[in-house]
Amino acid sequence: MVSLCKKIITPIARASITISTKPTIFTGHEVPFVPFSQLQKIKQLESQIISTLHDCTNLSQIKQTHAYIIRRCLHQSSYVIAKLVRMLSKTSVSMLPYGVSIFSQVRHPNAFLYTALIRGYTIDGMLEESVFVYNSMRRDGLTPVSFTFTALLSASASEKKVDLGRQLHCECVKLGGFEVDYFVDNVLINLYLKCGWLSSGRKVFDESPERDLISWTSLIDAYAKAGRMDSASEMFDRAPAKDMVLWTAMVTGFVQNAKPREALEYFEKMQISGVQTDEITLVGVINACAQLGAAKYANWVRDIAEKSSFSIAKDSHLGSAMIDMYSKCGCLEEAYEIFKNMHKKDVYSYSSMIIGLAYHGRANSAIELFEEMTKTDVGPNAVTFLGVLTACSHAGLVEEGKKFFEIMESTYGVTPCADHYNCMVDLFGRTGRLDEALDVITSMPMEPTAGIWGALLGSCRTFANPDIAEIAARHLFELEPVNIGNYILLADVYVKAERWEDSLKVRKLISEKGLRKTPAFSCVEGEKGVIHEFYAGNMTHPRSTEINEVLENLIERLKLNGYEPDLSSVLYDVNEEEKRRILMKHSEKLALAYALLIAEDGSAIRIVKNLRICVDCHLFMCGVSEISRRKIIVRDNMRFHHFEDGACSCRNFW
DNA sequence: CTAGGGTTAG
Repeated sequence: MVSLCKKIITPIARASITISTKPTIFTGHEVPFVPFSQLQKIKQLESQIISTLHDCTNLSQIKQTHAYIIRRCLHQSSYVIAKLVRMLSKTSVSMLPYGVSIFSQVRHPNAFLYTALIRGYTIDGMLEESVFVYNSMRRDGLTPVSFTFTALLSASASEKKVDLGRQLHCECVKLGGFEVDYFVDNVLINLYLKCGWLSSGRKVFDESPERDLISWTSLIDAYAKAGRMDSASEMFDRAPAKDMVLWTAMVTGFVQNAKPREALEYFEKMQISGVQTDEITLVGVINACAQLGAAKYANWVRDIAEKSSFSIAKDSHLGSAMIDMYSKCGCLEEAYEIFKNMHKKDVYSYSSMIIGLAYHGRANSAIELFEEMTKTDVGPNAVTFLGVLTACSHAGLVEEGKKFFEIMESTYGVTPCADHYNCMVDLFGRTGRLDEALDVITSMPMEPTAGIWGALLGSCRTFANPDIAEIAARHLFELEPVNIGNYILLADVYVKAERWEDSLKVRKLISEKGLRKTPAFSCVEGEKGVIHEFYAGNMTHPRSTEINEVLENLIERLKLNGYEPDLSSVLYDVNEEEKRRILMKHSEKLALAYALLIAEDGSAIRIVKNLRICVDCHLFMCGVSEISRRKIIVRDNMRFHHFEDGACSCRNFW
């Protein structure tokens, strides 16, 4: 290999462009002087080779054509070689060095050939190398073409190098030796949006004379990713045309902003307007269903996938999303079925499944699956270990958890991040080892997050430890001054420790700060895929009278079994009778009663709650699962609870 | 002939 290619392959320290002072305008391609008649023949041959190259689909075909090029003495033609290099960079990553070596044999590469190489590097995400080639090209006195800039700009966008991109764009405009087409504008819009410069991107978008559908989509997607769904919807309405990708961006946008109902609404509109859907659209829809936790919806999506003959078994995105959806809908068997049938299991499918098992309290299965995974060539990543550690903490497997935490870095090279420390705090905290949980926090190498202090505070409530709770609360009130949940937890700890006055003080603090409670609600699937939402204390459901009767009846029967309402779950300063009334109208109880009203024989009841299930409701569900001889599956914001024959799968580790 | 939408955790 010639020295130039070595130079190009070696990464340079910093990507920045150097501007050569006097660019020579260079057009045409390098061929030795030949009489006109022969030139005609060469041009013919060139076009013939290019069309052959165009039809190449694999490396051996390309190599054959390369041999032909050499036989016909056209290996110095930048025109032909540019196409060859381009084809190589398109073929696969490992072919780039081959392209580089061919490039370096051309004595006078022209702008097209340089650009082909630049594109080769940008496709492989080697931005610094491509900038290096760009600089070499300028040193050779060549003028870039429009496509040189679009390649470099789009690479800067995906690497989020906004400064480099702007520098390139400035040079592109300044140079102007060619027509700067609207396409450069579009790539610039994309650069700004990808780098989070929304207003700059919008400005170029507004001023650009030719905005096409792709730019509309980029803009709308950028708004969605920034959590600005109102702006996204507004632009969506204004978009002159709407294709599959644009619709999908909206569906996915709503999902990313935790608005699954709107996502499904848009999906429906999309279908009505006759736009096709593909796997990517469906992944969005699947995630919406996962958020809803509605089992009937899960089956509905699966039907769509199967009818559209999308391959759940082959597409990792689709399969993993579906595993996640089924486990979040409480259907672990279906999730496992999908997992089992996947042809090639990757880190996503394994992790989704491990996390699913963890949330359903199946710690041993999760660990087994992890061990099975380590025997394959699929390496675990940070998320996989989150799943494994979650499994341990939700099952009280302290020693196992400690072991996994140790080996994740030493054996698998995965450096623990704050979330992993969060799991460790949980692991110790849930089993009452609060001092050790606190030790984890004080010894961790990064700043503890609010979630970590929150986990500690939650454990302090379970084990009535006001001393450590106060430490956690102090940090939490600083980190999240308006999160009412933290104040409620602390007040709760004081109640458990029978320090009524302190509890009262915290509640005063809540009202002084004017914090309002997050309304608790629970959902249950009714007939025809209608999801019924129940808010705590709200009796506006059309069948409220019946719901009330069911609840009264259940309580009577449970009392015979020794159930006594756990009044400590009610923090308000009211009399016992009122506390009983409040408890009775907890959202998950209302949802349960409604579910019992409409449930078919023998079917399991699935409830999704936005907050953590309270102690009394947990007790209540246990009892109802026994007397009604029905499985009750509750998903709260922490995990799943499977109630069966009077016991819960969480074994009180929640 | 270049640019837009996707998977696991919290």
